[in-house]
Amino acid sequence: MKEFSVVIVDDHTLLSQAIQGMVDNFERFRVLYTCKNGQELIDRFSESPKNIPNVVLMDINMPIMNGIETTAWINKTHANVNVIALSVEDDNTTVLKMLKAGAVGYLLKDTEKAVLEKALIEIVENGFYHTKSVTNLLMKSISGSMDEQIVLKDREIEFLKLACTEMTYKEVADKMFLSPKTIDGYRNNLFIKLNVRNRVGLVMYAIRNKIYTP
Amino acid sequence: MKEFSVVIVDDHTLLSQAIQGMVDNFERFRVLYTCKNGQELIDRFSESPKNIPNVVLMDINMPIMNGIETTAWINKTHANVNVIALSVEDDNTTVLKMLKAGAVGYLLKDTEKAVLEKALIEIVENGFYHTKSVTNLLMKSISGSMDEQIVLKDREIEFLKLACTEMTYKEVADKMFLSPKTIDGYRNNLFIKLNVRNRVGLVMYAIRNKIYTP
DNA sequence: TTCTACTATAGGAAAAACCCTTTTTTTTAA
DNA sequence: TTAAAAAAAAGGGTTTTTCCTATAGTAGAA
Repeated sequence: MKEFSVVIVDDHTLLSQAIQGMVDNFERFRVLYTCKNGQELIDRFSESPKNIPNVVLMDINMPIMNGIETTAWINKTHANVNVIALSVEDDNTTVLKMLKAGAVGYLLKDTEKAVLEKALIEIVENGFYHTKSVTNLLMKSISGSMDEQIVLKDREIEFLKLACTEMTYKEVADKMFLSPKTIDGYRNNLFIKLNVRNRVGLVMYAIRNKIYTP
Repeated sequence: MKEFSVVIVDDHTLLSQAIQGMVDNFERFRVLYTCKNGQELIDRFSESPKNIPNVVLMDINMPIMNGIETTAWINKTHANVNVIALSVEDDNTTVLKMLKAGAVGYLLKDTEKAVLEKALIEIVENGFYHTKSVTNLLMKSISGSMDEQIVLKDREIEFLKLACTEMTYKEVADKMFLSPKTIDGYRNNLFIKLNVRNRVGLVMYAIRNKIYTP
């Protein structure tokens, strides 16, 4: 039976080495090498055809060149290489971006060793592997809905950012050259739109959606 | 030569299993078991004296009971167990908190396999291991400066967390079984202590200092 | 042009948040 | 056990926030 080659991309050396040990222990897989970031992987790929593996295990959060960009690159230039995303994040948009970039599998870092092996085997045999949660997400995404995408206007975003500071709404109004009563309106609209009760709710929304960085 | 036992605490199963494989490969060390969080470790420790290892490899960011609390617990109840912090974070206050809680070593997750082994060996032989960067930090910290450490009481932290939700102070008072007037006091004290003007200030402080995770 | 939708704005009221001072209760330590 | 310190609570006032309803102004669609 053929042995499949795997490349691991993760900026946390300890983790990538540890996972390497794990994968090397799987019967049908062998780690070719590891990379610290996307750029390094591109360099290796370009260096020699011998460096092209069957599967890439790709962390998403990396400096220099992140998992999404790198996956997109692999998909464009080496379509026969299967990329599995490996991440601590399971926020919907990240997962979708990764899949859109061409990942054929998505694993959270808190999966079991056995699941990793299963995923690897399924990928080289069937071409894809998805946990139930990811599959569900895909279904939802395709079937349009995707929970009522909230659209914020520029001015609302500007207001949200200022609401995350210690300014009173009166001060915010001054800064935005608007009447405090208008600010009142912005606030109330957002309360309804974002389904929150008070200013803390606005702040949390802004932070969780990266509108404001604490 | 005696073999030393190690326990790994990390909520990312894949990582803890991978690190387990790594540690099991070190000549003088053997993994006793792994835990998904601090609570689980406490349960195991309490279960049987056989579950007490020589060294604990502890992740800092965990749900339920985080690395700092857990380390403090170990240090209080099982002083002969050496805790090594294992983290992606290298922000100064986190490192210091961990050391203060009694960790005898601090490793970033992007260290080399060989460094982990070296750290383990030094710890069982000398009782501590610190990279240069941590040592420097310690020096600075001891030499006084270290910007006026704000000390928060348990009850204040509890309050801060609740202030980050959409609850009104009245509701917070209920939840903490205190009078709203007492909550009034907590709020005002914290305004002075943390040098903020209003609730948004409290929320930002809590988030920036990892008291509350959005 | 007239309708419609959206933005900016007001008035008024109630609730929540904020602030300062003082008293009672509980804990700690000499 | 008693004094001091810390935690909890209250009184009472001001400001800010929240909520509801209603009205101009303005730009685009019918």
